[in-house]
Amino acid sequence: MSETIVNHGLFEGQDQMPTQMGFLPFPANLIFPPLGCHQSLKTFTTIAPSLVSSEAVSNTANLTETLLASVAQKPREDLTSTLGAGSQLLSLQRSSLNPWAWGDVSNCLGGRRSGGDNENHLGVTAMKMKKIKARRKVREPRFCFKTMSDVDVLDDGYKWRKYGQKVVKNTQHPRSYYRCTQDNCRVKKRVERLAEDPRMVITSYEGRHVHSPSNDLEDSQTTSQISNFLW
DNA sequence: CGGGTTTGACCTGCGC
DNA sequence: GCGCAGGTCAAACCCG
Repeated sequence: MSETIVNHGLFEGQDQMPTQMGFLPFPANLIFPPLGCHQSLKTFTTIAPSLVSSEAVSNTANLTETLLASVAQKPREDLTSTLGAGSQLLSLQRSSLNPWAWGDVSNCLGGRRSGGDNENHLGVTAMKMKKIKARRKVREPRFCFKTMSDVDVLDDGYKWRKYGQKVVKNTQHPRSYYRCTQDNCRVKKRVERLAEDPRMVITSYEGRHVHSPSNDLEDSQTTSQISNFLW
């Protein structure tokens, strides 16, 4: 699988070295911001070219919905045909199918945890209730993908704050947890390296941004393209 | 000094 | 019920 991904030619060439904060820009020769993301996520165009070229997908927001809908409507075994063999997209699914955000991500990474939101958590103290409420997973769209990169955190145009790091079992590479720094934006990102191939970076997103990408990295063309999108 | 990172502790869910 | 593993918190630390 990794070889197929390598063949997409992502991040090849020295001109794509990290620019800041260890972020790596996505190549400019790819055209479509996937899932309403900033141009740095253009790589997603390789996942479902049929969808990208579809007239129904007139903008990034539509693409997001189209992809989400297509995944939600298809059984798991059909995803490969939808997204294309050797797809970079590891997981893309409406959260209603799995209340816990990372369930599919874990699955696609070979994890065994599927998770579950216990709505009937009884007999806890007020403090615990508060924490539970704070921790309760909102059912957000989510997906993950992998790229071949020397740096862990790809520049997707948004500003992230790291809030945790965890050593994952059976891998020497830690998993990092990021949250969008924007107020009221609850999007989270999880970054880890593939145990089987440390060159591959697994990036997982949960939720939709309620704002545009950072102005610092603004690119007028992209901005006009995604001005009303909010992935 | 403000904002981001690190890291150990804590919490929760799941499997046995 | 217990132990394990993953996810989150938050204090300490770092840096511009």
